[in-house]
Amino acid sequence: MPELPEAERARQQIEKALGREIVAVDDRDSYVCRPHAPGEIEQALVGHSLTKALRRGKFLWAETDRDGPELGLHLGMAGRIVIDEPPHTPWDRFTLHFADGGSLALRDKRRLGRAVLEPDYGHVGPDAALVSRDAFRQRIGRGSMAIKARLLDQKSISGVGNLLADETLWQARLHPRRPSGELSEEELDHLRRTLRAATRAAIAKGGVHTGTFIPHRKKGGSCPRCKTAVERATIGGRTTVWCPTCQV
DNA sequence: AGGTCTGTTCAGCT
DNA sequence: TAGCTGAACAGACC
Repeated sequence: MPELPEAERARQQIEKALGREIVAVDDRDSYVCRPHAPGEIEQALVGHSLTKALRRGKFLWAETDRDGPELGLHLGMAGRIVIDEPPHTPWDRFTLHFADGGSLALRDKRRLGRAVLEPDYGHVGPDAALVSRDAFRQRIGRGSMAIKARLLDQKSISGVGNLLADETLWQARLHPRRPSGELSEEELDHLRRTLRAATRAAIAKGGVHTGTFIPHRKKGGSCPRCKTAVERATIGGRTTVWCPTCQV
């Protein structure tokens, strides 16, 4: 499920854990906690509290008090953050236990989430809802990759998932296969405004599935604007759906 | 029953 | 250097 709107909701959940002393950590899932060995994250965090919950795109992290390490979290494709809920094994892949008896857990059936100390998010591009016009022109409007693939590249800008990319390109009337470096400045500026609006609308309404196009994205669907049957192909390694009439 | 799928990282290739 | 592909994770859904 998680795209940027779900990541923002997870960040707000983490805020509920701020200021609560960590007394134990379940970091035994060595895949989710890679490259850390079991016990490593626990040893680094016990005695500290989280002090701030931050997000860029879909990447989450928390600062800790008294020069403790940062804790990086990622929801993967199916993860969410649950606070003060009864434990749910085996789906709670990583858990902080607090002195007050409560907890923060990364609940993730598919095990694609991630918990890591001192995360290096240096490669993560600016947040899709915040990126400036000049940064967007420079980072998106280059290279030969399909614009759909470029939007999904978290190094270029962060937070755009497969559904949000299809919704945004449909709203902006851009064909997903257009080479990103061949878009005009006007097209790039329009795409950026559309992306920011679609992202903020998705956050406000509670998810990407609240978009205009996404409900028509299924097989046999048709464009909500012109009723043309939608087309489907793999672009940037992901299933892509678009309107062959509206999107050029 | 078998195929598909909303994310990221990494190896390996061109 | 840029860009592409497939593997890995494991359950939900059609």
